[in-house]
Amino acid sequence: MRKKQASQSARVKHKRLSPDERRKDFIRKATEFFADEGFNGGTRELARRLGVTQPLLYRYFPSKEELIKEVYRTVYLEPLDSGWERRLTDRSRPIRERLQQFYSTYTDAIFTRTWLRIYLFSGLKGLDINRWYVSVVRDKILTRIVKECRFEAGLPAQGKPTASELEMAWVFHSGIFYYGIRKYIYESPVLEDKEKMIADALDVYLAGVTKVFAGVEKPVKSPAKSDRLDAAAGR
Amino acid sequence: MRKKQASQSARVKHKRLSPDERRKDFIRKATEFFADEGFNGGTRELARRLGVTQPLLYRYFPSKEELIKEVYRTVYLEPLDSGWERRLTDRSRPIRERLQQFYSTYTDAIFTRTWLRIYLFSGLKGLDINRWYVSVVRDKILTRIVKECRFEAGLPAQGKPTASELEMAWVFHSGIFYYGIRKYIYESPVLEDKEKMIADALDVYLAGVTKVFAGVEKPVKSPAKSDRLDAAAGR
DNA sequence: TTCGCTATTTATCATTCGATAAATCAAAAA
DNA sequence: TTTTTGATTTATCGAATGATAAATAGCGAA
Repeated sequence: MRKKQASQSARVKHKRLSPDERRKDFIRKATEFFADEGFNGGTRELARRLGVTQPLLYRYFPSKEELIKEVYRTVYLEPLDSGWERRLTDRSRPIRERLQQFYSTYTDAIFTRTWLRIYLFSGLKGLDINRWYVSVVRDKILTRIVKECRFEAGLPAQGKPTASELEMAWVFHSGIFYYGIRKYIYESPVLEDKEKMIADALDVYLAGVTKVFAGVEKPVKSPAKSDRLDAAAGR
Repeated sequence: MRKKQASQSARVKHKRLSPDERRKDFIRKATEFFADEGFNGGTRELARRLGVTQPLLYRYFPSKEELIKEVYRTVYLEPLDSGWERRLTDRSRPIRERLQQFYSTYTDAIFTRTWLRIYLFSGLKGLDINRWYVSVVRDKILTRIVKECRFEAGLPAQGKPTASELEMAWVFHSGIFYYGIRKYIYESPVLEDKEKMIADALDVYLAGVTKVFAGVEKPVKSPAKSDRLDAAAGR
């Protein structure tokens, strides 16, 4: 009746892994560990989960902080690899379909307990990488969405988005994002059909943004840099 | 040339405060301290900020954890005092105006660095009080908004909101909420005019939700519990 | 002023933390 | 097999942590 569980206090003959495989394994499991415990989780508890002793960590990472940076790097880069930009701007397909597909795959990547918790923990530390990620979302996603919406509404699509347009896109994007937070961080009941949530959010955004654009930016007015003017629709 | 700064290492004659005043002062300043440092902030550093010695904390709170619970209580209750529900359901005023006013005052209460950070830190701990707060938002705010929207659209307003309706309200609400996160947690540049952000979000939501409701729930269909059906507008 | 109460401080303990040095042992090289 | 290499462990350090006990000092009551 021996406990076969690895890394229990029972003496276990330790296997050896090649250095870079072990290193990758450390980073992957450390990601889940810090997602659970926060970055204040202890190196001993981490090592216990890894099935090794604590000092071994320092053979692979010069300090706990360096290990955490590796976790950042892998987590933040994870959802950024597939070919967003092309598919988002492929005007041969309807904008609704493009946005639905984009948010479907994007949220497939980030709507995990691990990703979201690491993101929130690191965001609360005010790290540069977090600012960088926010700027990526703004420049690579939201700016493009705004331009596509302008095109769809028959408006001139050149020029940077106004602050108001960007803000509306942020509100839309954040609304979808927070669905993941509610589900995986707060573990609150949500509408289980994620695709429908995205579809409804898109319906609301596209219907609303068209109306707002139509009421605001069509009339004679300098087309760019009209941000701070209180030209709001229907109020 | 003596440093007059309180609580510096220089010997300072310590004033005595009445116990409950001191206690309140501790909680208030501890809130800001934990908002800055996270709940792993040390009791010594906290005491230094309070201008007292560390063991004194244990005269007023049996443990660090109990102090933190007091912080939760005050923070979570802070934005819940004014008379939401009446003003939100006062149908003598236009729904847009009511929602604008509600979100204006609500965000005045919660859009502070301190409130938002305590909220996020506590949310990541999976505390009951956080779940409670989420349920308050759902039942006291979003459910009412959905009902008012139904009424505005000329639909029957009785019966609980469908999961889809609630989800749309969540996406709207979260979009506004995340404006505060972006501004005070990520310290990212946002549209400075908060009122305009709310107004635009409202425009989009009201325009979109009207259209979606009109396209979906008007036709012959069992009016309640139509959640999971893929009856979406214009797709 | 003196006394007594208690708010506050000083001193200290037991853990836990990140990190380092030295010993050990598995596996490749000879 | 024997030797060598380095991956992994054991042992340990110093600092920081939450918490407690005892000493001190401010302030109202007598």
